Amino acid sequence: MANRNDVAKAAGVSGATVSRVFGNTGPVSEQTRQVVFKTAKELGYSPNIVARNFVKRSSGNIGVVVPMIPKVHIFSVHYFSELLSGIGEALSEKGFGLLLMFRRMEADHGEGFASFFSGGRVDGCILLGTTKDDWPLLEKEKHYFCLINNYLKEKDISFIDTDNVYGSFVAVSHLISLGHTKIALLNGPKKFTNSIDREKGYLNALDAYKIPVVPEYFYEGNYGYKSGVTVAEAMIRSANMPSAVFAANDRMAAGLIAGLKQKRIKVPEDISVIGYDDSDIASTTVPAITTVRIPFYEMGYECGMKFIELMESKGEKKFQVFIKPELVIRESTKKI
Amino acid sequence: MANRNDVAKAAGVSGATVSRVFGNTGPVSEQTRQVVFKTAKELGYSPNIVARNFVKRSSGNIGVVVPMIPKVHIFSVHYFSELLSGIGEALSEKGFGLLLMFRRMEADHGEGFASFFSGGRVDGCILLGTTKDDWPLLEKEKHYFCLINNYLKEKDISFIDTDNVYGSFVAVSHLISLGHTKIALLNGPKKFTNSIDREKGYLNALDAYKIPVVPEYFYEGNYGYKSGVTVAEAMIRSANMPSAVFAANDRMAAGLIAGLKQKRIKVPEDISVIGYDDSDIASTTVPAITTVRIPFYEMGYECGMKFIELMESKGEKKFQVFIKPELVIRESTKKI
DNA sequence: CTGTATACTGTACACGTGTACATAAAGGAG
DNA sequence: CTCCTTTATGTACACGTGTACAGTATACAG
Repeated sequence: MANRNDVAKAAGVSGATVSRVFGNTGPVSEQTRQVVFKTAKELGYSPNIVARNFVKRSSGNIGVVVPMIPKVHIFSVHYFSELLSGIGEALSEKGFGLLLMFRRMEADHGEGFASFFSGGRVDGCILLGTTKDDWPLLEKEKHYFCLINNYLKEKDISFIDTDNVYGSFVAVSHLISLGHTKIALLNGPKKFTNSIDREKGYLNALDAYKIPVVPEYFYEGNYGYKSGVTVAEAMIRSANMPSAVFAANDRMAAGLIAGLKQKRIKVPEDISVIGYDDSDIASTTVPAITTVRIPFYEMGYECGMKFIELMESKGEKKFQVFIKPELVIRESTKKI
Repeated sequence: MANRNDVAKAAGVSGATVSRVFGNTGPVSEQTRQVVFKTAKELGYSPNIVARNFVKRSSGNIGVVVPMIPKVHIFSVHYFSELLSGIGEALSEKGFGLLLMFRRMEADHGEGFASFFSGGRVDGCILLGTTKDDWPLLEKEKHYFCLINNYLKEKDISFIDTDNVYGSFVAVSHLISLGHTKIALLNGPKKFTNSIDREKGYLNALDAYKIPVVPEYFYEGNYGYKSGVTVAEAMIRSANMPSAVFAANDRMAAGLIAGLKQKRIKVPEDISVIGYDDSDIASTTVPAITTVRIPFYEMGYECGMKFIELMESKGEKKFQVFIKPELVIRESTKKI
């Protein structure tokens, strides 16, 4: 491979001038620029990015840290894949590399996130799938990073997240506006901020319309399809059947609907179900699922852009963004 | 940040010894090793990966090149997300970084893949979503690369792919074994090798059972859900309705089933439908879709492993692997 | 004892780039 | 003319690491 000095010699200039041409830094006469480009092309030269990063003390890469959970194919989870697409688009536009990093959840705790930054492999990290357990580790972290689809309001940490309290409020309000009062909540694990907020929105809506809270109406799944099916069975056996269910994501909603259907309980005729996320599954099942649309792709894109701004401003331009989700009415909810 | 020489000075050894300790290269006495590690820990030192890559002339990263198509969120496509998960797992185990690279399909043709390799950003590339148009570019490419979910048998190119001719043969044979003879093909665009092979398998099966080929039975979609719905409408209007359809992927199959249902044609009572891929959608729709399971995750994993072997053997250990898919019988197919 | 192999460690340099600084030429103001 | 500013270019060095080579100490065979 030709290097800078080969080009310099062939073009009859100094190495520094070649650097200036390719780095677009400092004054270079138009004539010299042309000659350098021409010579470089002939020699098949392009600047060595690793060397450039080495001397500039940056890698040009941004790490995207995703959790690696045994047996779960992370990118088949709707929101991970959409976020990644959005982040990828943004970084690609800005000329940054996207280094995908996997965080093994089994034995990772204690050391924290330091290993992702060490050695200058990346200039900063966008963290996906963090939980409350990670908060203490994040406080100490001094490299550039931000959260996506999670938040840490109290601290000086950048993030972009959905307003899940609001989204859940809208969802449950929709059910109430259809005449429902016996409304169950099918939530995910409480270790996720998301789950906590969705419960909050659910409770806010009940409160706003003076509907009493019924303890038996609280069900918990794991955000997977099967857990929805399981809950359907439990629900049917219960003494106090709700007339509507707010599920904390579409996969559980779909599982719930399938489980109910198996026992001859029809949605929406016998029971209304509303989901969350507006993933593919919501629009392709029968009945199509009424849900709350979260623009994950756009969130990812905005996160990428804002994170680059954060780094380029040397940490000055922090951001804390909540995005308002939007109700999408389909066929799984019905007036009582 | 502390560097090698800081540690060396503090530990009372030379920089080279520190390198030997961290690089695990050359003989170092156990005592010295301990001292160096201890000192490094105290100073918070870890080797600068960029500098190491610079001098070793490698980046430690492997590029995964995915097509970027306007308005399509690539990782929401089942097989991309599964492949990526598998590749990620393999590279992560082997200590390689996974640099995600986007190939803009609009104006990319001509220059080829050179830009992905230039500057030493990656040591090699795994190419996803290549088409027949790319073949001429690939022949010239002299860097390390391999294909996944596509192949180029004639050439000296490494790849890992599914045996789609076989898979389609199995799918159509299943329909035939259920008594069907009026079998339509809902295929994807012909620019993909996959599509061509699936048609080949379809034809092979008809031929094996002496079933005549009917031109009106050939439908083409774009592998999306909506195109399945559209084809359903066309199919209903046609004079010659098939009794079974082999769809080249699950999304189109699901769209087809939904489109037929809208017009009061029931699956599988009135018409059998078989899909391909065994994506999420196949097991969560009603009826659950009979399909051909492709182990995309495992393919991705194996591809990552074999590609690393290829690079570490300096191109010696080429691989050309075809994986046999497997029939998964569900509810969308029925004896005639 | 000597000679030789082995284990360990230090010295010195290369890798390809960005850039601070020096230098030179040119142009304009006075 | 001189002096100063601006533009264009070259020189020289630093960045942090791997490693070839040389050197030293130790062990062991003869």
